[in-house]
Amino acid sequence: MKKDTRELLIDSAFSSFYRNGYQGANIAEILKEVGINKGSMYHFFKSKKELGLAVADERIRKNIKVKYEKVLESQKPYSTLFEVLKSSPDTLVFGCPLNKMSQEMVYIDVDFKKLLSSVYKDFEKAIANILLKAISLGEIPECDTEITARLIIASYEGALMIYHLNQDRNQYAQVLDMLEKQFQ
Amino acid sequence: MKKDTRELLIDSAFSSFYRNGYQGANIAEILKEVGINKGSMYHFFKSKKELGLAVADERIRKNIKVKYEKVLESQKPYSTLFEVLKSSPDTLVFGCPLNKMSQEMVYIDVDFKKLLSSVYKDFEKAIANILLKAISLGEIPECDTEITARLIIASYEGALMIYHLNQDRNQYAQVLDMLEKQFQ
DNA sequence: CAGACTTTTGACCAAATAGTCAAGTAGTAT
DNA sequence: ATACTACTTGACTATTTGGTCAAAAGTCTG
Repeated sequence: MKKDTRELLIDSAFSSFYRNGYQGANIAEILKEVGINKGSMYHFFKSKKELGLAVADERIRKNIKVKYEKVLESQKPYSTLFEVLKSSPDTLVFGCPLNKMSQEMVYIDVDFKKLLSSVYKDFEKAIANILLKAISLGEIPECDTEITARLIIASYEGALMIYHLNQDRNQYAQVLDMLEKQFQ
Repeated sequence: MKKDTRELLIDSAFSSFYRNGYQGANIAEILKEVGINKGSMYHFFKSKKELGLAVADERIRKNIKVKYEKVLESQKPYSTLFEVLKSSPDTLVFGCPLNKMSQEMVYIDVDFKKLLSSVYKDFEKAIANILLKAISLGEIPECDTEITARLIIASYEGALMIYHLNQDRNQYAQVLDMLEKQFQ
């Protein structure tokens, strides 16, 4: 099944934005990777910004959705969640895509801000749902799932940032362990 | 007392990098703000990168140092620390400068990575010292100050990111309150 | 004052980069 | 087959941007 050009473009743009940042990314390089020409991209996206927004709206949002939907299926969702969070450095080699794009774009462009806020809300809801299931299964005691989700995300994002400065897997795991114990 | 050109340049560059990101920042604009010409800047810094590194090494590092040295002087350092952390959104209107520059540059340039790692270590030490004093004053129970500092920084950084997506001061305060209670 | 060193000027350059467009090709429905 | 639409080509443009340089101005010291 062949992916259409639009999708290939979003794939490649995601990689490039993820590594180089939105502003640091180069349209020509993205095009080269996909193997198409300028005009072809501008047929689907009227500007670099549109492409950037599409990447956030479709790819980043979807990545989060898929990642945490799997966790929700587990019969031990809370511990599965932390397994997944602990393994993040393996997949998120350039940091958290949502955090990274937010740090860069939220203060610069209002459309990015709105969109990334909405992606974050999805993220928060996904984690809150996992907590809800964990509570109903008796895996963890009751808590305010929304606030707890927020704290978990905050600590996780920060720990990931520290990991990328430190490159110390143990320190990263330590922080997540402390976090995990807090609610069980 | 007149600031010399080099210092003015670092001030202006810091503002610009902080708002626009390193890659998004524009040398010409920085120069315009200071009111000097290209050659003058290239007399002090041999490239944009040198300027960026100087900003991280001198300004960002110093900001952190000053901010948390004051906390250390308090007789209730732990609660003062959280007061300061809670007030961060007022001063850090474009996010945490260290986090922001790290997210952008750590994966792109090894010199930035080394430098920002070292700034982060200073940050961690500053927080660990505050915890140490809080313990010795009996303000909080004993704990591993290094690990605790790391968790506090992680949660704080993440909470700040969420704040800038949400713009909800209460949610931000809530997360920091939960964090504060955890160690006292 | 002379000579040396530091700092500043401002014009200039080369490369990079987002975006345009007219023309062509392929696919699809009638 | 015809005609209409969707997609692609590739050359072209305009602008931005980091960086260079030789000469001028300013400053400091013996």
